[in-house]
Amino acid sequence: MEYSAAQKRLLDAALDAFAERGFGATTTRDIASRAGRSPAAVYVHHSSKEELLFAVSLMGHRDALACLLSAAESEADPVRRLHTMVLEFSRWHIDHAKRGRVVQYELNALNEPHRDTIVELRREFQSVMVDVLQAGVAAGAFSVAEVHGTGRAILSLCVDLVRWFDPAQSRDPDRVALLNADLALRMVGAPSSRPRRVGFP
Amino acid sequence: MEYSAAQKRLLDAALDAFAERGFGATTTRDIASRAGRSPAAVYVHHSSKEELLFAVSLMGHRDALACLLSAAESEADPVRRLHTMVLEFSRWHIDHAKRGRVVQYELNALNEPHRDTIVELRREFQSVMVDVLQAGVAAGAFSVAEVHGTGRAILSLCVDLVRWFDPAQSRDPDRVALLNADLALRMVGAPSSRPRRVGFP
DNA sequence: GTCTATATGTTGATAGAC
DNA sequence: GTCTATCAACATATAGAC
Repeated sequence: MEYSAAQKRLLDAALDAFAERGFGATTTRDIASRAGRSPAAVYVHHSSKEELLFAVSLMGHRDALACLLSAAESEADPVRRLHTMVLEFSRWHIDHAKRGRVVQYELNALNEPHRDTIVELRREFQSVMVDVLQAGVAAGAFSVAEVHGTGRAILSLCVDLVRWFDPAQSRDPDRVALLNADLALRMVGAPSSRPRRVGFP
Repeated sequence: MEYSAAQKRLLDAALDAFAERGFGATTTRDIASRAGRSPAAVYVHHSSKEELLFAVSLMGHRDALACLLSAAESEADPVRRLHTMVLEFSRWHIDHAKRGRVVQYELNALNEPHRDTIVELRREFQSVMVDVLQAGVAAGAFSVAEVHGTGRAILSLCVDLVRWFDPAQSRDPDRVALLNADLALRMVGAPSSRPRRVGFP
């Protein structure tokens, strides 16, 4: 689905408002004024406040999933693959904290059919993470007692960034993301905490 | 501060409502009806909706902190102490998920002086966690590159339970909490993933 | 597509009877 | 302390002029 410039502008405004105040506390007037429009203009481009949330949430989920998949496909070795996945997925949640908050915290503000669509998408994240853990175990690179639970925990590490990471407090985003990636390798029992290029001249 | 029975009943109702729908989307009428009272009764016992949130948030933070501190004091050995802390703190977030959601997600719905009070309290969690990590490093039991960041990450693991853990999906709470505790030991480079009683007949 | 104006219901909070 | 009744402000969403 393609959006017009006016639609995008309202979607950006809705994203900001939902992330700042939550869906329930956001008014359509707030969205309109952030987009520099009248309250009525919202309904020219979007059918309802909930539909705005659905659009924002769907785009956010797709963007985050694309980030995780692209990281997963960039490396063949399970150790390096997991490291890159956690690094990039952590960075995504740091760089798109507003989007991430809406994605993670406003799920049950969606109506029934919309929530179903999103929940379907969300299974993919867990699935991609479990895949790399199983590949690592099969290759003898990881030692994992509970693949599913450990995958969930690693995702927790990345996702929870949107709750506490504050760019105003001048923490180094790369350092935080790298720490998460290193911790993930420890969680799966990978021998070295920082992967090195092996078999390279 | 002590609360009357009527006050407690309204606080419980407010907790349920805030956890389910968020502060912004909760109406005072909803709180009143959950407590089996008229809308006006709310204001006999509490001065405003925000004051209800503050009371709920304050009690939640104190309860969670008491849980973490009691776990920290129950063990002397850093390995066993960290394991117990993560086990108990994870269980708290599973058993008090509603309370936990309000505690973690409704911070910026508080007004300025109230938020300051809560933020002050929240520093304690990080502080207690950093203490045990430093004790473990000093004792040669842990190998940690970034004590502060690793402490934050371990807290993430526990706190994020309130976002995804669903008792209706029949996961075993003890197993989830135990996995978190084991993963925390791996994150700090503790030699064994499951601590054993050493020097015991 | 934009706006002003407004319909219709809901909100947080209060007044005042019992 | 409880309630019903109500206020003023604000909510989502729509109508209709330009």
